[in-house]
This record gives sequence, structure tokens and C-alpha cells, in this order.
Amino acid sequence: MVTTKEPALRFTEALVRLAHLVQQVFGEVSREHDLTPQQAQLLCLLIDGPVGMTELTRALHLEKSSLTGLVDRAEKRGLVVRTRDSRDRRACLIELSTEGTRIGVLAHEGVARQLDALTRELPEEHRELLTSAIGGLLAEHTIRTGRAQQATAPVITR
Amino acid sequence: MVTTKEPALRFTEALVRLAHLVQQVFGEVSREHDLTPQQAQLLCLLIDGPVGMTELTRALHLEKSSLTGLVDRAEKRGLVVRTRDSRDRRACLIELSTEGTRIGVLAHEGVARQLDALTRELPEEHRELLTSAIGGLLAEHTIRTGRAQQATAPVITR
DNA sequence: TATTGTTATACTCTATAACTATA
DNA sequence: TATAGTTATAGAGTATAACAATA
Repeated sequence: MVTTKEPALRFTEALVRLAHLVQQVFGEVSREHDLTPQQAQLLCLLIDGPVGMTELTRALHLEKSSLTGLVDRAEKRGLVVRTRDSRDRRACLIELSTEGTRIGVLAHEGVARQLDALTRELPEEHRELLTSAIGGLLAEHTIRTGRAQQATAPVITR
Repeated sequence: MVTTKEPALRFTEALVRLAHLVQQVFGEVSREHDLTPQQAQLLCLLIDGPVGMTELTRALHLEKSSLTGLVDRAEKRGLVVRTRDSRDRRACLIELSTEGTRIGVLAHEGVARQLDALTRELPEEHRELLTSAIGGLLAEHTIRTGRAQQATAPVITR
């Protein structure tokens, strides 16, 4: 086996540019719905149900005070609601409002649709292979860092 | 051909999570060098040589006033220098300082190293397939939007 | 007139440190 | 004491609109 440096560099560059592209798509879709990318990310993360602040900080890789502000602004816009956690009076659960659900689902679908459109040209086998390859990368990262990746909707970290 | 919705969704989710991961890596490396991700991105973009403000706004997808601020702060930190463009007295070229070059290269290498490490487990064929598939996506996006992607170092858009 | 870039302004996002309330 | 979350503060990032200087 030869020490091929070239492909490695090209590959990482491809990864970075892909991330760049996904960010763009995410930003554009967010704008269409008058959301910041961070707000869209929050809404997408809450689609599956209410989540506590601490869990959100882990999912979003934010400090708790940063999250407080993000939730404050989202709440002020009527996108989410703070609910008291019945089992722990210190904690609260963040929940989508009706409007938040509506916009969150739209944003989620918008991102999925656009990315899907970009990949429509790929042969089905390639898509599957890509999916599993990416799954491998994510698993590898989880192993290395000990941190699990979020298991939810299209969501981008800042 | 059956209308398979499932794989499409999984695939786009994989893309989004991959982008997420790359963002994380980029953010961590930036922090190590006491840079914001945006500053790191700027430095990486300038490694190949000086670039004008207008071209930078296109590469970074920023409004010109946002870029003015970004460059201001980077200049204040001694990372970049504004140079007058000799052929157009309205324009200026942004150039890395010695320190900016040093840190920019370190950040670039750091990102490449970490991403490379994550992909070391992948079979070589998969890496090549991934690379070409991503290349296809980028090309598709360029066609659809008419905008070229940047052709430079590991760089993430916010 | 059009283009290049800056300034003024207003938000949003983010982190650190100190704090309150509950466990 | 430890944990969940907020507040205070400061700085960074971003966009819109109005502006200056040059083309």
C-alpha cells in the first residue's frame, strides 16, 4: 500500500465544502421562513417532542446561558413554550407552539427537499453506500469524543 | 422503480449530520488557536494569496458591511492587513500577516488532520466514491444556483 | 451612473461569571 | 454540595440603509 497523501487532502476538502453547502441550504430555507438558522435548528430539534434545557445544550453544543437567550427569543416570537417539569421543579421542558410546529416542519421539509434534489442524480447504490459511509464517520467520531451525535431532524450547529 | 421515500430521508439526514460534525471539528480547531470559526474561515481563504473585499463577500456569502466588520476585527488582532489595490483606488486587497499566515496554516492543517483521522477506517474505494459523489453534489448545486463554490481551503460558512 | 467599500444602527448569537432555586 | 436554569455583561457576527470616493 502506497502512502497516498493526495486523495486524503481532496477528501477532507470535499467534506468541508459539503458542510459549507449544507449550511447554505439551511440558511436559505431558514430565511424563507423568517428564522435564523439557530432558531430553525431549535425548532427541528423539538419536532419529536419537548426537551429539557440541559439536554438541548448538549444537542446544540451551547452553553446554558446561550441557550437561555435562544429560547427567550424563540418564546418571544411565539415559536416555543417553556413548561414546568412536573418531576423536578428546577427544570423546564421546551415545547413547540402550534406556530412553531408548523414552521419547524416546513423548514425541515424544505431542507430535506433541497438536499434530496441535489442528490437525485446519484445512483441508488451510491446513495446507500454514502449513507453507510457517513454513518461510519459519525460512529467513529462518537467513539473518539465519547459524545453522541444528535439523532434528529436536519439540524446544523453554528 | 419503486418510490422509496425512506432512503432519501435517511440520506439527507446523514448529510446534515455530517455537516454538523464538520462544523464541530472546525469550531474546536478554531478555539485551539483562539480564533472564531469565522476568523479561521477567513484566514484559510486567504492562504492562497490576497483577495479583494467583493470577492470575499461572494466566497463567504456575507454582506459587504458584515465583511468590513470581520476584517476590521481580524486586522485589529494583527491577523490580516488591508492593502490598497494599485489598479482601482476604490478597492483594497486583504492579505494575511505573518502571524495570520502561521495561524491560518495551523488551523487548516488541524481541520484536515482531524477529518482525515475520522475517515481512516473507511476503505479506500469508499473514500473515493464519497469524494466523487460530493463533487457531483457540489456541481449540481452550482448548476442550480449559478453560484460557484469556493475552491479553497477547509472553510465553513456560518 | 455604477461600483467599492465604510459607517450607523439594531439584532442575534455566544461565552464567562455570578446568582437563585431546587435536589 | 450538586444540578437546573437565569441574569449580567461583553464581544462577535450579521443585515439593512445611507453614505463617500472612485470608475
